[in-house]
Amino acid sequence: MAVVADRGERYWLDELNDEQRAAATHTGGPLLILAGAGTGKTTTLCARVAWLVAEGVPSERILLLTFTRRASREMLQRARGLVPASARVLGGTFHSVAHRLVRRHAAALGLPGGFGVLDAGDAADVLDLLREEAGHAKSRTRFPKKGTLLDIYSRTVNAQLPLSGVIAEHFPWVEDHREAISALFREYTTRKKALGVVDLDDLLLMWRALARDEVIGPRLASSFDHVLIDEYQDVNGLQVDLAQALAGFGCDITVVGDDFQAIYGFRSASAGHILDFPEQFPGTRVVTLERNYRSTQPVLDAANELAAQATRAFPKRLRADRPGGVRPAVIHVRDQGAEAEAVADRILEARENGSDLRDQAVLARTSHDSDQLELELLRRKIPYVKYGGLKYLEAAHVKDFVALLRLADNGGDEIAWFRVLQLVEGLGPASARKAMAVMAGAPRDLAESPLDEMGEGRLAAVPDRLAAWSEAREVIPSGARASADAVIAALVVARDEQRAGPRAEGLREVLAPLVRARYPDGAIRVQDLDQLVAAAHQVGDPRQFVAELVLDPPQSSADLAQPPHLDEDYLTLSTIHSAKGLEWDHVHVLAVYDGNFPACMSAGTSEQIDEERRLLYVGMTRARRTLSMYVPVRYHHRPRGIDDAHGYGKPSRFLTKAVLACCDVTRLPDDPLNPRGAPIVTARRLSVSPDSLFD
DNA sequence: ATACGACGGTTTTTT
DNA sequence: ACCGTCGTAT
Repeated sequence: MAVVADRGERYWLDELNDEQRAAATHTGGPLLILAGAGTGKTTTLCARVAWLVAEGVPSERILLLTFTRRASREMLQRARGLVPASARVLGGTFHSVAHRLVRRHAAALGLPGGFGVLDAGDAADVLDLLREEAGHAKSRTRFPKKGTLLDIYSRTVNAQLPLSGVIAEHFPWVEDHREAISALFREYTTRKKALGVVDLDDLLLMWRALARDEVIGPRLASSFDHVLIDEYQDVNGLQVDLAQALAGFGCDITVVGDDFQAIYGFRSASAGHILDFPEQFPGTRVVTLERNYRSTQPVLDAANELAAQATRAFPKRLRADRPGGVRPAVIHVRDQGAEAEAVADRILEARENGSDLRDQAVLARTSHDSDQLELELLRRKIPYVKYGGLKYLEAAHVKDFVALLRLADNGGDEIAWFRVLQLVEGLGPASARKAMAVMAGAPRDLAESPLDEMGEGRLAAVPDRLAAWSEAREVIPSGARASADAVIAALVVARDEQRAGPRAEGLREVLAPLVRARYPDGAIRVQDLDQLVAAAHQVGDPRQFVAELVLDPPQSSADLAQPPHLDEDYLTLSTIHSAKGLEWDHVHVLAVYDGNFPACMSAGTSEQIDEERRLLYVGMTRARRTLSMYVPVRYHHRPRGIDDAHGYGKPSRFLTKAVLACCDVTRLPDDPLNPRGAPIVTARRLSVSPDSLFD
């Protein structure tokens, strides 16, 4: 053994409990760490990385795969804190590692060297283009929209299941269009090839192709001695294939996860994969972590009861390490307005009792569940940051900016052209198409073929596209020409600038006035662009900048900015999906009614219902000290709250007697079932629903 | 013919 | 927020 540290240097092993230490120091054969919520999963994984390095495994021969960049950054940082020699551990998300490998083997995969990566929005735009070309946009029968198409496509690819089955099971309402969708997906594959681009799913497909190749596969696997995979309950079939290919060629494999926290079924993940791990990887040692360092026992009692409802699961029962605690609250409220008030009241109360806003969070099933609450927070001047829901990259002005960056890099990107041309006032879809047709008909360089081995030829083709502008401008309305000329001129300058920062800066200048003119809040949006420009300065290569933006999308503009000041105090609002792995002293879960937990469209199969239950479980187990769950009795059908359509709901079916027995149930005095503060009756449960009429 | 504003309707969750 | 439709202005 090259490095034998003495006991004192390995103090961090002594700080682990027996199970954690067993996991961290396991040798020989596959390892499955079943880490319940709050049981020190990250600590254990970091300790294992540190231990491997301390035992002499070269750090660059360890691969750590996570689902988010944040997770990999955090773990690598902590591992380095334990053992500085672990500095060179290769860590990243499945997609970013895939990107690195696909880049290195682009030629073998038939990709141009400078291939672009489509984010979900771009992929949907390509599908939309094909949808339009095939005449589905105009057809009488309602054809699925681009977002749905992408969902169907992605699900099919990631689950590696036949399209017909995916449609039958998850998208039955598009059954009539099955053949057209199938044809469209084939065209999508062809079109991506022609454009020289890959989407996020392709990255995984291509990695798998490399990993399974009899020549390249063993070489990839031989670069690593150990592969560690975080959040294994969230892997899909494609990712299991990757793990198996790596293990098959000799890597030692460690996976960590909690089947109770599998909540990405809609992304083709399946808790089945972690349940099946011991069979798929013979000789697996299973270590279960049940000692919870996060919450107090009353919160865990309720969570354990909820988990006990699951049909198939590894048996686990969380035990609190900390003593004391208060029972979770189940609070009935009149409607979402009353819910907002109740939440705000309790948050302010907690703040007065010494809890900062940053120690509190409000979690919801969907991002718009907190719409009313946001108004209330605004009214009471309670600062908050919202995670999940609309993302930064999806904002129109950011997409515009990225489209400009893409165009400066690849003049053949028709999706980007279509978007950019329409930025100009007076220039709409029809003129954009005409201009694009003229530019596409311009003299071509042979090197423009996207299948060109070197791929470098694509740069040489760009001048042709832009040079054809003098003809293309003739086919657009005369009033729009001057403004369009300015955009093209900026693109010409940007194309000749190879540094990401200055290139982004030039494009910002031409976009800023257009953004200011288009949106009432244009000035704020321009600030977002400034942050992107600042981020571009940090990255040398413009292509790399766009790829990183796609692979690791900033959650909000705050992500790009400098770390927020420590003295700023703000509340966290988040979807439960985005809250995974996080914790707060005080957690509020909104809208725990049947129809939201489970969501009415996810109540079809028992698989789906199980996942909805786990979602509530994840929400509940985020709480360190107090947990409050709100049940609005009357809720709006329309999330926007424009009309007053509403229904009378029941509490979530997951709040069974056994779960409620662990909670304090409260009705507010203005509850419609209990007007004017009459004596509170909790024993009876009345359900009012006209649903039986609607057959 | 084209662009654009107004308006009504909408199967979540995201690497 | 987006999407499709329709009426109006250019």
